[in-house]
Amino acid sequence: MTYLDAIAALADPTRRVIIDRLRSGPLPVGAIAKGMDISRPAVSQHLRVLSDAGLLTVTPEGNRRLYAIAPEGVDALRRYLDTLWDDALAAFARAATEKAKENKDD
Amino acid sequence: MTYLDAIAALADPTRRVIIDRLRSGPLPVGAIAKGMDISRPAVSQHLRVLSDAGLLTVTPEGNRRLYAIAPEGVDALRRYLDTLWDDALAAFARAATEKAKENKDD
DNA sequence: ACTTACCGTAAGTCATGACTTACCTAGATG
DNA sequence: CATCTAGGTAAGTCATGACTTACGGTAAGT
Repeated sequence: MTYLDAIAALADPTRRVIIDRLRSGPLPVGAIAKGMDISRPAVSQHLRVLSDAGLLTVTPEGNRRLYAIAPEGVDALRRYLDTLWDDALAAFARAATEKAKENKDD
Repeated sequence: MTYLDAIAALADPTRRVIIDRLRSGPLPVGAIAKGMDISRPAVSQHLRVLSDAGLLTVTPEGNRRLYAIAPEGVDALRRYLDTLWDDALAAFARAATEKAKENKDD
């Protein structure tokens, strides 16, 4: 049930910016914060939330810490949305056929 | 870019409960609020957020208003996560090969 | 027509969380 | 060993948003 935290984590625009910066590959905290209009500690806190949600992995590299997108975390979210998608389509189709039946009864 | 609001909308646990109640088909507001531990107006406000985000459709039916999951809204989110997934996998593979090259140099 | 469901909106309260600055620890470097 | 860089943590501030009650408006039933 880790996808619950993943959705909440992705809800913040700043955190989506961070995720976007990591799309091309792992980065240390400083590089992520560079050019963003919030302080480095704020970025650190966001990174904490994202990794707690299973969306990022951390690998200490000497002095620094490299953050990278965790494919499994993203996949958990995708699976949740897939079931939602399936149910939505099924409900949609069912409502459509019931509507057609109604009209026939007129 | 409607998926941005969709993520924020799904971030709230109460709204996910509402979505889950609609998985089996459209429901009026009263039926959704029934059994939930918040007031009906609160449910109304959540429904507003969800439909603004493109996740729900509303169809007035005489006295009531039927809310249903909008497949297109869910799909927008799925597409966003798909691109994220692709980038994450690519970055992961790239990091792995670079790591292997590093080890070879030792 | 009067009343009774059904539902959205307004205004106000209160908690959550996204920032800030200040501080501290752990590796790299001279 | 001294210092500098990289980065996590603590405490406090402030805005956002999730509730509440109160109210208004429209369709159905009598």
